[in-house]
Amino acid sequence: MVTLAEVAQHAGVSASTVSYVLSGKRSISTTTRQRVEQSIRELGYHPNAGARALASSRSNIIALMIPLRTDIYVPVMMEIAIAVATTARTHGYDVLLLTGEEGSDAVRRVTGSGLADAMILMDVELDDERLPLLRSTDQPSVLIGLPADTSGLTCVDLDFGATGALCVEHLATLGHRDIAVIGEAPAVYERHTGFAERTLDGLRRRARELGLRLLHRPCEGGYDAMAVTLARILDERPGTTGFVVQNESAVEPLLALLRQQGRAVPEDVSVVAICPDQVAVQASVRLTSVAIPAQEMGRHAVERLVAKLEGHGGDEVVLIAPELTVRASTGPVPVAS
Amino acid sequence: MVTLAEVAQHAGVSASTVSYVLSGKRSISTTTRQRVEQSIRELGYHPNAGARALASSRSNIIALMIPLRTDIYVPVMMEIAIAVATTARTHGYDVLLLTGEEGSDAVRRVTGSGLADAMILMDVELDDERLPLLRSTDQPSVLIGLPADTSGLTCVDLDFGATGALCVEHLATLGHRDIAVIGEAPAVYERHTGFAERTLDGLRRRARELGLRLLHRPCEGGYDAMAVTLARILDERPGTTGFVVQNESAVEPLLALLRQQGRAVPEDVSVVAICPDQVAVQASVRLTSVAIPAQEMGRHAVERLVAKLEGHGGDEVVLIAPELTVRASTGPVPVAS
DNA sequence: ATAGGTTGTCGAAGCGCTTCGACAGCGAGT
DNA sequence: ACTCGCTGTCGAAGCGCTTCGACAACCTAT
Repeated sequence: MVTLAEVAQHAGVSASTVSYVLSGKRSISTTTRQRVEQSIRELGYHPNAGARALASSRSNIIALMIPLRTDIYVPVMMEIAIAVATTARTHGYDVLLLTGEEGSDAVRRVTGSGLADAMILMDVELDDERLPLLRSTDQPSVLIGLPADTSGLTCVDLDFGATGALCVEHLATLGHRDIAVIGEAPAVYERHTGFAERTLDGLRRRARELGLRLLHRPCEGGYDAMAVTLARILDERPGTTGFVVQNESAVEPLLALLRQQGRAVPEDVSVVAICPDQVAVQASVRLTSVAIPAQEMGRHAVERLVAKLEGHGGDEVVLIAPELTVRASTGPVPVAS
Repeated sequence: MVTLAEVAQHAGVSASTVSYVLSGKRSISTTTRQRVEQSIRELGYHPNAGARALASSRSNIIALMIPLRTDIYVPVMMEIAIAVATTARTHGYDVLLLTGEEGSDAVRRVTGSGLADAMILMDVELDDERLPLLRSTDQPSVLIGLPADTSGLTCVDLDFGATGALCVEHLATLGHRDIAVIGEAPAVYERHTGFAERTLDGLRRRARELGLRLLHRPCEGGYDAMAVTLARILDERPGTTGFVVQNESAVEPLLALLRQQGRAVPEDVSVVAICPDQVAVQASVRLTSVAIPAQEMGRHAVERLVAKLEGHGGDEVVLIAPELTVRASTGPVPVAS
């Protein structure tokens, strides 16, 4: 293993000079810098992470806490995680993967040991148990998702309220008056996951403002659950012509069931999905949808965090504006014959 | 921040004693141990990760390199990653997330800096560019997936050859003679991903042995691609009654298209999938399938790695035996009328 | 009673790096 | 000619921990 001292000796300078070449914290003459850089290359030197962390009390590691659950659409999580890792690298940070399993203990452990300089939390609940800890520690953190009380916290999320409103508006514009919302699994609402509730709020508020009727039903993924849910909806509101779906694993079942019942999409009924673009274009009908900007969320989170680590940028809630893409699953409400 | 020295002072012992209490590397009297543990608790002490890594040259971190691609089924990756993280924690390790983006450079960086003690690589290609490096370094590593030449490497994977054979056998037992294989996207074969080719080998060999006709067609996910692929298959081999699918995003399209053409599953044609159980049970027909044991793979990988780190256990290829679960998508070949 | 072996604890060295204060050398201002 | 202020470099201290050898205290076997 090559050390700083060896590089210094090889280049004929002192260890501190090499350190300053590496960090750029003091000015170094061009000739010296080049000589040192040459030695580094020749010897294949890599600074030792532990020593660095010890001496500088900075690990250059960001901890990312991901949920263990699988009832939320996994590819979105993965895309966020990858975006976080990629963006972090461009800022010189590595990413430590923590699972939600350990909960607050993981926060304590990481903070206490100086393993990471900062952390990003995903799958934040409205009243998350980790929040008090985050507020009390001086380690920077960013949440992906919104808790009920965001004071003293930095958060990044899609504006799910606006997303709900946007879906309703689109359907309203096309003349739909009776709208059904196929939501996430009941468990998601029971644990008060912010995004699900905020979407619902947005949907309801805008529906009220526009004078539409809205029926919300949580739904597990899969065909059987969807069949039951759809039957109930059509029983209760036979005149339903617009659907908003916020549950990726219910999308395809819904389309299949509608087809099976002889309701054509988009001629008879319209469907708007809240899902990643990939799901929208791969579905059996290309879906009009509001995309979940996973990459953007991951990127934003890291950038907020890096800003905090560098001292500028305080607490702030970043809500990403939703964008609705019209595809082949929505159309004007059919003329009553 | 609380240090070892402060704990030592508080407990009235020397620093080294506290260290030995923590590591258990020397025997400590019960009374002393308890006193020290008490002090640790009272002061809320957490050992500093950097200092530890520097002094012991062990970071207690495992690096996990995941692919950036999205043409391979993402939930499987995620499940493996989570299993790795969870299992690692039970052995006292944390997980550093690397993306495939950096390739060999990441391996060099992590190895050189001592950031991690060992690494796990996913999405290994048959002739992976990172292999020479892994062979030449003395840092332990485990691959999830199999390259062409496994000498000097430790690998964990599902036995895809046996998986292919199992699928063919099952269909053969039911009387099917003409089998079509819907494979992964062409790009997956072009980059020589081991698991895809090994599955194909297994399918072909067993089909030959049993005297079945086998037609393999790669296929992108989604409805449009599947429609084209299916049309070609039925054109070329109209008598096809058995399908093997190894592409999660082609499963649902295939079922829909078969239904649409009036071919009932499993009455007219049988479908065997190679996919995670969740996909198999959530499909519109509950699928007979060979599961991809993502968790088990992640767990095994960590356990091999920990064994190597502790000195026992050398290079070895662990192939997990496939298990076929019969569900509702396969049945006896229809009697010719 | 004595040699030999255990057990439990301590002190000190050192892991590889960062960072602070010191200072030599040099050009500019008076 | 002398001082002032740069710029570029160095030496040394120290970050918090692990680990090795030393050794006191005790126990056991002769």
